[in-house]
Amino acid sequence: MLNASPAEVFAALGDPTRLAILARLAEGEPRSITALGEGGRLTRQAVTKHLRVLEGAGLIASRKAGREVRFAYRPDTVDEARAYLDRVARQWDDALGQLKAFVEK
Amino acid sequence: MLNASPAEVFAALGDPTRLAILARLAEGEPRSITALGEGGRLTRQAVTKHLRVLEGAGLIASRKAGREVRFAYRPDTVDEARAYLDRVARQWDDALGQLKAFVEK
DNA sequence: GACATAGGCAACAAGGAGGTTGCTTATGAC
DNA sequence: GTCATAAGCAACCTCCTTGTTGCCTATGTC
Repeated sequence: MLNASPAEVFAALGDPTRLAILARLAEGEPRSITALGEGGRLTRQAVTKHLRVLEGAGLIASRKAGREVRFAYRPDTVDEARAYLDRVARQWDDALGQLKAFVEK
Repeated sequence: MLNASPAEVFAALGDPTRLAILARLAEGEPRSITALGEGGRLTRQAVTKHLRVLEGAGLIASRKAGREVRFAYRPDTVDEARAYLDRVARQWDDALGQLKAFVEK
């Protein structure tokens, strides 16, 4: 599911549990569903659902490895989200610039 | 000013309607609820709810002006969201660097 | 004062999100 | 082959989100 909409990506980031999972995967090592569930107080099924949401948004990718499924961080989509926020911020800066130019005219 | 959690900010950004409203406000001019509703196909009440979510996340601020309420873009919170994504991305870059160092050792 | 405009409040409905439980399937270890 | 482990599937529950409608209040205009 490449190229999710910005809103979909932000929605995927908009849950503390998912944000924690993503941060954990951004450490580098791909992890299995069970491994990601350990330590937390969620069932494996709940973890699975969160992982599917993250995957649907393009933030992580999965690969079967034997009887495990390993999920890995995918940097591209986070970069796109950053770029989106950059555009919003730049739009704001430009608007300020125009206002300033108008006032000083 | 309330300091919303990253997840709360991303959740607020995670709806296409709200994202559109935010982008519109980032153009510079503060706008009233009615003004923000025109053109869209939502009722005023629906727009109001979205604005309260954005305000709760610290992305916009409201000010009464006569019988109107004007909502204005607040750049700080978008900057914080960008910084959060920057940290995730940097964590990833560092992990790659460590992996590389380990492999080349 | 009468009227129009901007907005708030509350109740409601539909649908989705987050989570659980129980059972089944697939793979690896012995 | 037997057993343990990893994960999928499906049903179900509860609560929140999104959006509506109807009515009330406040402010500006004539």
